[in-house]
Amino acid sequence: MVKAATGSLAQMSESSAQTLVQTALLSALNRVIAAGELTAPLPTEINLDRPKNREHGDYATSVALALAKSAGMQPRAVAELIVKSLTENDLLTAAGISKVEIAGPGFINITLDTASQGAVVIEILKNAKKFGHGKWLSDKKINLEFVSANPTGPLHLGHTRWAAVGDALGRVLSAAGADVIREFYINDRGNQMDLFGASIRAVAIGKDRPEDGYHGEYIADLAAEISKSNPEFLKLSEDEAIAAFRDAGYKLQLKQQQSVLDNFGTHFDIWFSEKSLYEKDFFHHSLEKLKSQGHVFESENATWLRTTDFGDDKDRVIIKSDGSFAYFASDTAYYVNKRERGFNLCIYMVGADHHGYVGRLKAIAACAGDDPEINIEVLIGQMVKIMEGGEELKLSKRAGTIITLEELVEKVGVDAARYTLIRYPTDTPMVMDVDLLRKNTNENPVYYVQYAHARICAVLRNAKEFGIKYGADAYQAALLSHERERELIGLLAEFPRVVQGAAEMREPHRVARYAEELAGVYHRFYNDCRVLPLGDEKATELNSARATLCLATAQVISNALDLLGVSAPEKM
RNA sequence: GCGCCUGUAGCUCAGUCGGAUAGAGCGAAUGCCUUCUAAGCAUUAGGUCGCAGGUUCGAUUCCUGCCAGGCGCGCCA
Repeated sequence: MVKAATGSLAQMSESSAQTLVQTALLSALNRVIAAGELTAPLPTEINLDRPKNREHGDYATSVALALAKSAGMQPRAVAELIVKSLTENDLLTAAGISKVEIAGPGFINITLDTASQGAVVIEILKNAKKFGHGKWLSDKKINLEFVSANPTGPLHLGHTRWAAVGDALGRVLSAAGADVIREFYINDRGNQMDLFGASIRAVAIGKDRPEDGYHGEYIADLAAEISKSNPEFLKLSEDEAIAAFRDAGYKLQLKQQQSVLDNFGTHFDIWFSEKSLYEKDFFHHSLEKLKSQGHVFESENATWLRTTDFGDDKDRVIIKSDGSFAYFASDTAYYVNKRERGFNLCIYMVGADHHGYVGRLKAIAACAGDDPEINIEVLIGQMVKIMEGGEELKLSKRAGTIITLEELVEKVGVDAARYTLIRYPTDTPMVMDVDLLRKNTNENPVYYVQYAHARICAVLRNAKEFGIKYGADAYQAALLSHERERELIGLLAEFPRVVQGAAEMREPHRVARYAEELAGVYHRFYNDCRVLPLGDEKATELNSARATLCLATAQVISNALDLLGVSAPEKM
């Protein structure tokens, strides 16, 4: 778990170029309003954008457009007042601004002076792995639940998307200062488990598996392994044998899932057993809690939760009329359990085929007396298809149904699989092209980004060999005034905002897209700005400054990839 | 029928808490390595942002309706 931001980080965010500019603008605006030249509410924050067009400067704000209406003035007139105030009150120099312009309908475009803009490189080197981290979500204690597969078979493609995205989201949330526990909910009770046990037993004794049982090849493997180490199981009565095979199979299968996830770089803090919700009478404790909120009722011999009180389509049965627990019973108890463990935000990542659950999950929170807008979030992952040789792969030898996580990794490797799954928003269905993921070209974004990192490492190895000094001590920000250098530095400075956005919107794909953009900007810089001296040239301070910029860029690419759980190789 | 998601370049997709001339990769055409990793870079070409209204200084972005596609609507788990 990542600790909350340190003092130096806090300092960093207070002194970053963006913040200095925002402060200056706010101050200028404040004075204009105080002087009575403008009648408008003072905004709490000035929205700074990076203009798409480089001619519009390093930052732009539309604050004048936003205020024009309430001020009853033309937007450009408001902008002029702000700019005049900036200049007359001598706020520009302190904020590191070299140029302010009013453009278009009333945008204020701001250009930083080179030295001030380049200062971020020092911050990156100083904070190293922590650059981009912050404490935006430090008030959140998050339970992040994902994958949560049944322990009755291998993990398939749908699980794989969450294994990658959930893990990345966990990293991003931690980087944003949240206290995050990653949890895997094991559905280790109910009919499915019994069917699983019956399927293994059937194979072990050479009978046909139940019609609605499990039919993958792995069942036979489990049956063979269990029969070999527990020959006595074969002599048990049917019921006893089913239970014995079920429990033994469960252990092996869970272990297999754990090892596959481990190999995939996805880590869980807690493996939570559904069955454990029924131990020590916890379930009844949770039911009492719900009852005390007044949304539990009895009808037709069953116990229900009136989820329709909170927008669900229909009320849900908790205890069936035969006295057994509905699956939903576990959902209610599990939610109560999470809250009692102190989480103020429970995030569920579920597949699109379960999106009908969103309403009832949110209703559970509301029925428990919580605010479903605050304490619970359900993220939906759309389907993943996989193509190879122009055709959709549907059958897995192993699982009997669809491609497994393990098979995907065998085909394309961990980095390519993870990266590809993460770089799309999860509410979009996606298609993975195995042939493309095997290519080592920039059709394959993961290589594009990794290559940029490896390339920088090569440059820095050479720099070292040539005795060129680089690092914070050898860095003179004012020397980096080339358009490509400014572009690169400007984008490096954006990284913390990207992390913040990815965390707040629960969209780790933003980090991947940023990494791709950064790699592209670096490649262009590399092409136009020679880092090392040519031939017999003597090394200059510019060589040192550029090499230092390279070092900072490698750090940020590495930090971004780290948030995705993808490696940043030094050589390729 | 009801609910959720999606519709952006020939293809795969970004962008959308409202902002200036809508982006990237691939595919197509043409250039750049006797000097840092060419797994790279540059130029050109390509668009009714599904359709129609509304909200306003401004809409691909927000609202409504429609069209098309995907998924879901159990006392299953």
